[in-house]
Amino acid sequence: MLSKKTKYGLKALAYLASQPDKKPVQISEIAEKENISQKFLESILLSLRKTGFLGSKKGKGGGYYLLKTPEEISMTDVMRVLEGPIAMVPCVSLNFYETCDDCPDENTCSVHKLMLQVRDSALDVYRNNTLKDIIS
Amino acid sequence: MLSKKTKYGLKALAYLASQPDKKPVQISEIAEKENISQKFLESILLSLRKTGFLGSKKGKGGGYYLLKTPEEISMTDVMRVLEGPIAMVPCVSLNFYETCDDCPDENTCSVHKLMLQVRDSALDVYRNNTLKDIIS
DNA sequence: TATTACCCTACTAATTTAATAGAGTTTTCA
DNA sequence: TGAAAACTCTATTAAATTAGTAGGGTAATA
Repeated sequence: MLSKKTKYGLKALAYLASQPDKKPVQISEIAEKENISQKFLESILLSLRKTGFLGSKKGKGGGYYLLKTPEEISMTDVMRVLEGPIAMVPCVSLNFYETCDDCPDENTCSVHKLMLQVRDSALDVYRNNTLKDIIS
Repeated sequence: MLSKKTKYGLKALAYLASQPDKKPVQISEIAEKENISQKFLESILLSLRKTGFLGSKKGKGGGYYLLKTPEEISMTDVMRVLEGPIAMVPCVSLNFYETCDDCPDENTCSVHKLMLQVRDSALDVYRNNTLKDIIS
């Protein structure tokens, strides 16, 4: 399942990408329009800022804004930051690789074989979608 | 993440599919060979039996066996039984559809748009793989 | 008829997720 | 300059899920 964190993060990014100009948008506005708990959204936006997707401006008239144009923001990067590994098992993960305790040999493991294909197909989708592609 | 239940279930099915004949295999044998907690595996095999993938035989010389040939067992069905929905959000699920509380309109939802593609790509993989395809 | 092996229920520990609370800091505008 | 707006950060918690554990019960076979 997709975590709420990722879902809300994607919605917030899409909301920012849909803005006519690049003026900062307040957390409260995004939270209200997208039906997200404001406090929870705060922490999500904070992590998106720390990972270089968003910039923020404090004080009156402040808020969050995209640091890049929507077409420069790949879903691959967004998903990795919000959701973590794209692979469903660590042993087929490109960025979060780990061996399985129970598996003596990855090359003959059925699960490995299947999940490798699933990872590649998901990556295909994420690589072919930028933030621009998913806003209506 | 793939649950251990699914992982173990797949491994057990693959183990049974790799048997030279159709004789029942004991839980204890599968558990040992695949490094799975026997009690946990019991409950997984039970659910695979109840959903029509496995048959069982009690008493001495008993155990579990496949009810169909490996090439007749689609990963789509296996994944749905073991892992549940293939979609990452209920609003794009074919078999477990639910609306989102927060989302006013699926058609303009960015998350929906992206997750629809992810679901389709995953389904593609599962539909193109039978149990026979993933055993080494 | 004893043994083997499946069947079933209930409980629990650990982990993750999704918040919630509240205090603190920075910036801006009047 | 000062008050309000708005972001920043830490800590705590409630709920849900997962992964397993315990233990007894039941059916079938040699």
